[in-house]
Amino acid sequence: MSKQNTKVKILEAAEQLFAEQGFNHTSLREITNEANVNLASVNYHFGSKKSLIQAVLARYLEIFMPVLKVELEKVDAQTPSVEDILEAFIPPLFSLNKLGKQSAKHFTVMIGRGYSETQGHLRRYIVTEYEAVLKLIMALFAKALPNISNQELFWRLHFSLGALVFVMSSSGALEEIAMADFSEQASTQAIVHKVVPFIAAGLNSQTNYPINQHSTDQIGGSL
Amino acid sequence: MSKQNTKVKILEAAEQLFAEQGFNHTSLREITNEANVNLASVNYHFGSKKSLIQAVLARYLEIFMPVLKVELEKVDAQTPSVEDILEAFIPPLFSLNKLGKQSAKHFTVMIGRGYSETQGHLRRYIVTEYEAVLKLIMALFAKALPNISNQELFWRLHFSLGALVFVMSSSGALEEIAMADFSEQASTQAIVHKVVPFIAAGLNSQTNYPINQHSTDQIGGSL
DNA sequence: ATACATTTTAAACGGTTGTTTGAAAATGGG
DNA sequence: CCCATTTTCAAACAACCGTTTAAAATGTAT
Repeated sequence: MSKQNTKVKILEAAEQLFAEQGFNHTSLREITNEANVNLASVNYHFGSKKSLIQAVLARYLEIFMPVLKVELEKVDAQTPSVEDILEAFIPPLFSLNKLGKQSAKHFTVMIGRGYSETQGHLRRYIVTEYEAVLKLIMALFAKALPNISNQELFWRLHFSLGALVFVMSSSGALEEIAMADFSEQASTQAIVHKVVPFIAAGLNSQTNYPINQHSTDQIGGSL
Repeated sequence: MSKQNTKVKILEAAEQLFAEQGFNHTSLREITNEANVNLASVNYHFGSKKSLIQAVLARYLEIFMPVLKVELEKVDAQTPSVEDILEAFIPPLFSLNKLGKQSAKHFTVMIGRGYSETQGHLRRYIVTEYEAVLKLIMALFAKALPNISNQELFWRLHFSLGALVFVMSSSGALEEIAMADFSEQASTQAIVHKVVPFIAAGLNSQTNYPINQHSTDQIGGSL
């Protein structure tokens, strides 16, 4: 429509395609076609594909993180339960939707891809740029779960992230199945509200996992 | 070593690289270099890369599924708890290790990638080939969790799969962090034994998630 | 209108991808 | 031993990738 928005058009097309197909599997030609701009303009405005990826994520984080910080500090005033902390993530997540219809989902998926695709620079970027918020998150959970060790918390939080990210990123396929099996539409919000109790239960779990000598089979390995 | 094993050499190299880097991001040239065979031999023996992917997964499934079936039927004889069912997956998982050191992990990661990468044909292959076992799994969980609906169970099982798969597929990055933060080695078995109680708690969760009117914000969307 | 800086554009760059080709080599049975 | 089948191999294929180039277009301040 207007003219000066080549950068924005690229960012919006890239967001959508990155979330749908992943970083590595989305070409600059796809992006520039979708955005109706010239191929070379990506390198002109962003320098490289890697920088574009970072810019796309930064655009989300600049909205997400301040809102999250406010919500977490609200929760910090009370003595927070795990559920309280988890619910603090919901408003910032959906505040992203002012960027576009499915931004909440796209953001979640991209965060996940930052781990599993070979994009270590993304994780490093987040950790250095938003260290304070991340430490607050850890501190809150540690306060709500005084009985579990830092290691255990570390792993449980990543299980939680995995549960959310996996469902979001395969929601295309899963939606098909869900629709076919019991004609249920699986909106991002519906999924989020389903996953919160699931995650909360996992985080709250009191089992100190008794290493389970189930049937010592050939389980003796590299530990 | 021997001579007739070109197919096997390809399969083994492909397994490892697919699990490490994903399907799309692993080239046939990488595979054939690692396997010390000619590039064209992949297409000669398997026809296409897609067929190779399927063959790699099939090789795992042919070992995994029968063992799983036996374990599940053992569990079916008792009145099974969720934990019982989950633990039934452990022996078949580690029985894969006779194919190679990290096969359990590779298998898990590949199953996950079958969803999140654009490999819908993999899911279809599994569903049609092992329909009976999948139905048994669903039936067992439904028996162990009589109070939750089929929809709810569907989603919780995918949350569970996500928790496992995400941690497995990003275990490279996560292992680095875990090692740096509290010098903990994160073997596949250690992760599996940590994730089982987490998943069990989530599956057993009794919250009928009260749609949570947290603060009706702009959460009104496509549901 | 002139001069300068910014932005857009088409074309080409070198590199990698999966796949195909056709001849050489290896293999195995009569 | 010989012939036919199977398997290997180097080379080339067309298609796609991210990036670069240099000229054209546009915008802006004098």
